[in-house]
Amino acid sequence: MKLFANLIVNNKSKNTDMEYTYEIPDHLADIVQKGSKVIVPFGKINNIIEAYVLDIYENKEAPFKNTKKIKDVVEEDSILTKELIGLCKWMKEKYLCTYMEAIRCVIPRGSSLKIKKEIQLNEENYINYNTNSKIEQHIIDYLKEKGKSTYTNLIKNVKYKSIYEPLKRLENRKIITITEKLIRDAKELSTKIVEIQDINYENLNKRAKKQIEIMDYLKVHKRDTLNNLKKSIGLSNNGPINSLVEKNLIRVYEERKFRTVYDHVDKIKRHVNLTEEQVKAINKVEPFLDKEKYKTFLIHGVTGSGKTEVYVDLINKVLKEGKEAIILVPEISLATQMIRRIKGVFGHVVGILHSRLSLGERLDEWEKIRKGHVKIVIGARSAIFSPFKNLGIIIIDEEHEYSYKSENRPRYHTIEVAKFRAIKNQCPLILGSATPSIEAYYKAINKEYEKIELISRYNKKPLPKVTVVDMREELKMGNKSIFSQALYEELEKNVKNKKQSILFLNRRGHSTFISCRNCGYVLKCPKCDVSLTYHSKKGGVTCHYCGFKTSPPQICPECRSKYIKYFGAGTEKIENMTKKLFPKAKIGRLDLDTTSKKGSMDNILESFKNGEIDILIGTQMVAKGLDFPNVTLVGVIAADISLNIPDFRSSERTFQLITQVAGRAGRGEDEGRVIVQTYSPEHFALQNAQNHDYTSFYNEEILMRKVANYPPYCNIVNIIFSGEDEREIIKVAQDFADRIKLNMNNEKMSSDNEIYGPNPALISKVKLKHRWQLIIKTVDQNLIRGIINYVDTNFRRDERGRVLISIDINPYSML
DNA sequence: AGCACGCCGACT
DNA sequence: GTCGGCGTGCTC
Repeated sequence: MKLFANLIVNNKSKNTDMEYTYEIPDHLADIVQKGSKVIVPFGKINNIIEAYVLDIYENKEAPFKNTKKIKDVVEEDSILTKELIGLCKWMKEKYLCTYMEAIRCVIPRGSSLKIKKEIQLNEENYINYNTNSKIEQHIIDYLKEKGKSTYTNLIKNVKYKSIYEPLKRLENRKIITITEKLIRDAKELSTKIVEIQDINYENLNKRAKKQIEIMDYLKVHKRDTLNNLKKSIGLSNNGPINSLVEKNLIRVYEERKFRTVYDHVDKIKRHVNLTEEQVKAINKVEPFLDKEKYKTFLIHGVTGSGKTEVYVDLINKVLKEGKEAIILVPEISLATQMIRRIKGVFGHVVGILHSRLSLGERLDEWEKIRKGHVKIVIGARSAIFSPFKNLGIIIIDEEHEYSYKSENRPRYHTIEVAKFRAIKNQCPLILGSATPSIEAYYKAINKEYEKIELISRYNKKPLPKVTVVDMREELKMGNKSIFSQALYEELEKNVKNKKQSILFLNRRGHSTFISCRNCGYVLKCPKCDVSLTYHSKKGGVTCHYCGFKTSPPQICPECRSKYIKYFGAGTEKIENMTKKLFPKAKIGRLDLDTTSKKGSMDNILESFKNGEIDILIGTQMVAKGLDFPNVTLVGVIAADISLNIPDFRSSERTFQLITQVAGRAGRGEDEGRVIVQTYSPEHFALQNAQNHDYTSFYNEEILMRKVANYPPYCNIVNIIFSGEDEREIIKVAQDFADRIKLNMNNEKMSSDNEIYGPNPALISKVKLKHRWQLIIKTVDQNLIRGIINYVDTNFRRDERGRVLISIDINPYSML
């Protein structure tokens, strides 16, 4: 009997994304496991390549004619647990991605091995070598010139077909050497450790004072890092250490060192008395922890209702059972409070995982989870893939946030992945939000989730008072400024009383478009179908989609008129106007432009905290997570921006944004006030946000979704065709649509299914690529997936086609 | 992806 | 005939 492994080869091609069978050689039989990372020869040339073992089985003989053997195992433990292998297979099916795209989710970035093949000329041997092969001579000549070369470079420069055979001949005759180096981007750190080997060191020469000192030190400490030892003893060189190593009294070796993330948090065991409501919530979840059963809970809790305390208590119970916990937050930089609280209670068993870690930091955090040094992970979306082996609970905070949906392949939704893992681990999944997504609340109402309400706030503080201001009335009264009378007065009051204010505008830059008043020309990006935004600080106009930069025109490029005007207000303009109106106030701005540098966000927030900023102006960033007691006023400059986005989620998004940003006001002793400026004050999203009435908002919104047939009543499949040749895109898109329609009829699908398009996408061009869109609404996701899968494989066979097809199931944004 | 192979037109 | 460009097809 022989052992065989089914494995996935790590390259980016869809054509090779399948299970290959390799024989496991005897000497690796005990080492290769399911989930191992191995090295295998692959392709005609037998280039070595990294691969992940999914399955192992025994058989008398090889299933294929030329079954090759696994060359080596890279890491001793299996990289993927059984659960994660299952997850990858599931993701491949569910999100129509490749095995490797799924595997890349569950391994740390930068951990894959790249193989560098290098060919070098052997100086002594080639001089005496005579050949009448032109190809060989060519190879030698090229190598003589360059010294060494990679395989690919050699092929490019030596213009002969198939250099493989001649290369092999040259290698056999020792004219050249071919080396294969394994490299990876994420590096491990190690420290030198000195350890005592023999405590009988009386025989040491009395004059070797330093050596004796070292031995005395090590007799007590047994082992220490080389650096520490040298510092404690005051050694300036390694001489004494080397002598001791030679005498076999001590040994020096390298040990893996883990980088630390967020380690400056002190452990504070603050005891909190739970409210009756919180205890009730915990009691609902607890049976599922004990019984080890899956269930999804939706905790609907207003800001300040103490969701975190419920999380802490549940995690504590999970840890006592010897199990692990994942807690997800939408954006790690806004989760400092959560991290502090969790780290404060649980200390060093807390790991942090998010996209802003360096490759090395991420590798180390991941490894700590795998080795069991870490029991709780706080992280962003990707942390759902933490390689825990015995999950006891998964918590997703701010469940409604869009960052939980991956925007690149595989376009997974974190909640769906979490559900998969919770079911596999038979543990509860907790979704928490002050403004649950319509989908989640719908499921809670329909008993798919269990709903938990946290209604009362800490200290019974009232929610801030929200006022909706009709900007049309302001205009009638002759107020043409960006600020309504009410907001201006409140700001003035706050500046006078030394209270802090936040102004929220969901648009960065100075002016959002530049237009000619004479002919109506709008300055657009040459590569994208969007208008350019003017940034006064940088003095130029930029495209927010591709980053294109240019200087604003002095005269209209169309009609040569001088009447160029800047329209639309962004955060930068608001900043300038606020400075003019309140010259004494200190103004800060928080958006993508002011926080691009590492640490700049923390700096701005720090000065806001210290009262060095009176009015903070910002985009989404100010809406979430900020907790400053001295903030008593929040102004929403233009609620219409998010309301008018042509997307079925715009009402939901607006309600959530306003509720969130309102929650920033009145966190301290003083009552908070919120002013929302809009041109459509009667809109139900604004009206219900004003009354802090989620239920009414939900009831109205769910009705609209039902009438118009939108999620949660159907699934939406958004297919984008993009490429440079628009005619070809249309052709492919049309063909695609026709074949789906045909299949819909064949499958006798119910009339619930609707197909729209192909139409040009709302943003019809990005980075010179035209975009066309096909939208399918369906109740039965599996059926449509089958069809798309079928059409997809048929269309994608020719990968060298010029049309890129991207499929997103239940997208967050339809643009 | 990476590579070989085969077909085809251009050019000695 | 031979060279090189490009399109096609395969990798356990």
